[in-house]
Amino acid sequence: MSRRTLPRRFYDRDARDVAPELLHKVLVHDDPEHGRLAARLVEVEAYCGRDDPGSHAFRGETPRNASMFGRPGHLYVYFTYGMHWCSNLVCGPDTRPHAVLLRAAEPLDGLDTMYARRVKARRDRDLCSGPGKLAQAFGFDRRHDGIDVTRGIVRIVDDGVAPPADPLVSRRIGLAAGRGDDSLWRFSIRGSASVSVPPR
DNA sequence: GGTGTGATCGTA
DNA sequence: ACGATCACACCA
Repeated sequence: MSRRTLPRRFYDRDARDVAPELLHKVLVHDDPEHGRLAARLVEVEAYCGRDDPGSHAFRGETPRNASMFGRPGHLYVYFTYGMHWCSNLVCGPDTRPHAVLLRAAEPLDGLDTMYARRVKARRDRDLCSGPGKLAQAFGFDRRHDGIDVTRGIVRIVDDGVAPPADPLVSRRIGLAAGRGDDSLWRFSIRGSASVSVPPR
């Protein structure tokens, strides 16, 4: 079974093409202080730059979203709702500010550290079943914004588990209701206990 | 199991 | 003002 870090060219595409291929890939954080954390991605959303009213990049570059305007294959981590961090993988093509929001994952390694950070979690499925929870479990914050996921301590690994042939495709959470967004840019694993909100 | 609501603060 | 959210209260 292969175990390779995804190369930059994997990310250098439209986020809508990258997102479904990220399902079943493994997010790894070799936390210098807490050891290895790993979880299998089961839910992601594509955000498509300047043309996408739901994207932070829609209104152009600011200090906050600068990472999205850089090279593909880096993290974009932002703070929201006054209390949560969310993490994205910057895509392309080239420097077009596309990104994939990491919404949920099934924990694989470092569960003790994840439970320590996610004090409210009662069972494994509570650790990474939402973008804010996932970032908290992995210890992501502003220090991780902009880091290179093709060579750094955070990376995405293909361990040989193929993406689903029939991912569940649905509307993005948090946008559809308020802004009448009909785009189907959310991709998740059917039946996974770690998916955040039941898809509609 | 489900729904509704308040928390909390950086950003524009 | 408002948000790419979460946890808890409450009802079933």
